[in-house]
Amino acid sequence: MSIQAVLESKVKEAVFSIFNTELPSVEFQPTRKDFEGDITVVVFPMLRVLKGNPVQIGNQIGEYLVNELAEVTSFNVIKGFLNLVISESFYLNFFHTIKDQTDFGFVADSDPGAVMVEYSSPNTNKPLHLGHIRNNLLGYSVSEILKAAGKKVYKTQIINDRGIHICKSMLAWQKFGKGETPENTGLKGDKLVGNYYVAFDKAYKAEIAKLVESGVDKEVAEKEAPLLLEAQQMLLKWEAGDEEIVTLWKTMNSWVYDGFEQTYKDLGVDFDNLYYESNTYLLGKDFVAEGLKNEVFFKKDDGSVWIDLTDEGLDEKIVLRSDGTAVYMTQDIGTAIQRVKDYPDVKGMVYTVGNEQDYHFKVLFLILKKLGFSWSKNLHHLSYGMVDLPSGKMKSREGTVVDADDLMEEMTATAAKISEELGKLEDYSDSEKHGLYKMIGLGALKYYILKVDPKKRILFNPEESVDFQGNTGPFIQYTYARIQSILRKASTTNVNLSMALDHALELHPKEKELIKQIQIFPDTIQLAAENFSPALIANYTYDLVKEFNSFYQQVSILGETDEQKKVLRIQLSKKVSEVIESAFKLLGIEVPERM
RNA sequence: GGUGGCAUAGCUCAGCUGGAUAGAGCACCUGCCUUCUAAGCAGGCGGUCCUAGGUUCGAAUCCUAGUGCCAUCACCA
Repeated sequence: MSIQAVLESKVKEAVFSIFNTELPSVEFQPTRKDFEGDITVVVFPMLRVLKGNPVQIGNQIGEYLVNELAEVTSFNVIKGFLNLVISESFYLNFFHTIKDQTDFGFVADSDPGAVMVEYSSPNTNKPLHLGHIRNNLLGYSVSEILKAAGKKVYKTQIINDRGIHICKSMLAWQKFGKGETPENTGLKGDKLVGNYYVAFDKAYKAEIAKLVESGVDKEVAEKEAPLLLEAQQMLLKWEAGDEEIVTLWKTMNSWVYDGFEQTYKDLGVDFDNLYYESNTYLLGKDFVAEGLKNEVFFKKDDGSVWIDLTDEGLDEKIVLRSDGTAVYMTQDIGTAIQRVKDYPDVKGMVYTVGNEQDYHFKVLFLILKKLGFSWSKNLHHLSYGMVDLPSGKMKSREGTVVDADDLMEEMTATAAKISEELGKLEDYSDSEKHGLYKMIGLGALKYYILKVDPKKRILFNPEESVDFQGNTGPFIQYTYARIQSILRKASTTNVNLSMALDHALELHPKEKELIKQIQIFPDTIQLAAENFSPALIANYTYDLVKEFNSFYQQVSILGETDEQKKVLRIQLSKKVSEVIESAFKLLGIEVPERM
């Protein structure tokens, strides 16, 4: 039982015994640093059921707790705050019970239901950029957090491999490509295809300009430019299964997949299965037909099918075009249902998609609910803010994107530069160094992105490099490396780490603080899972690390002459490093032995 | 215009279901490497928590109205 649970029932008991009143709940908070104490009971809320002076009430409860609980050694009351000092032996005992738990903070797979987390969802006409990086890091991290909180997770991705966008790249390649391939150009496949997407846009814009010059209205020109018409023709051919088009489509998509695979690998994310839009875009029509029968949907005179969500404060939304073809909503309905068919243990889904699609998902979830799927109540849109540049939105067609591969490379280069200047790794081989630089560079990038609340937008300035000091990934990695250094040294001495420690051992205040911080790791994981927020893990880890560095500065570990204290400090350091490693694993960040 | 999100130090961000004097990092200033890694530690400077009302013993947090930025409201995806 946690100390808080013990305190809660004792405080209730105290109030009942002193005032003969039932207390519905007790409010706790960590004691502020400037006061003596570890846990604070807030007396004010009790005034609703108890009449009296908060200071007096606090004192009476404090007396009671000190007398009744060995864990509470003393107390003080300031205004309406009852500050309790918890005994050192309590923290010491707690530490002993968890110090050898390798999975401390993680809950074993306890829930029979699984959750499917979708992230990435790229289009196959261009390379991944910084926006995808945020999406990928969030989706991956939330998946790991959910697993740590005891859920079974399937990581998935829907690849938007069909549609007008890829036809544009295909058409441009046919017209201007001169047989270029990744092999004969040495270009990464996704980059090559992306170049043709840009080439299409350029040629298309030129056509529009020409048409406008010859007197055509701009809007008409945009719709009737020959290149666009040709791309639309190509899409129709693709849908009809035209062999030449399908072959070209397969070829160019395979180039892109090779490129994506490389990027995902560098980024350190993975998937348990993949869905392709070319397989799912026809799904959903059956369910629309069924929903029409059940009057979830209604048909307009022109034959189009809609759902009326005005009762929910939303609008009417189309689910099938008048020509009977699907819209995005149609296939999203179908795909969701298909996923549960494919994985019958799936009881919920998380969609990692930017907040520009908030409305879409609100509607999707409502439709699935109205269609009567039990799992529809466990659908969550992990909606995140856009990553913007100082110049505004990133636009692929205009070339104002921060490319994912380039960015990772730059981060690695920055890490290398800083590391070389510090010169602590002279004895590392070049490949060892490079591996480390990548680990640090990516650590900086991932932490930078994940420490921000997902729903907030991120302003990314490519001119200003991501920090490597302060509240950053490298700072935390550095602390981990420092601890490893101590542990290496300790292992060469004859210190007995498994030595039994005296339960009455005196704790240094910094040691107590560290144990307190370690203690809340499990709760932090649960909270992060409930909120789908890696930022909570990141900020927790930073607090832990800051506390450790302060401890490290003030207290000698290996230099301690008292053997008992020395062992405790080494064990404590070791545990801190394990928690750092676990927490960073949840963020998809690796930790180094040295740096 | 309707709907949703966001607004906290010069900059980037924390602030859990309302609680004590609103916290970090960067930047700037001052100390600390002959002792376990200075990517560190200790300290200083810096605030109209967007504005105005309201609820409450108590509001950055909840409610109302307004302002600003972003998104969305297509037989686009």
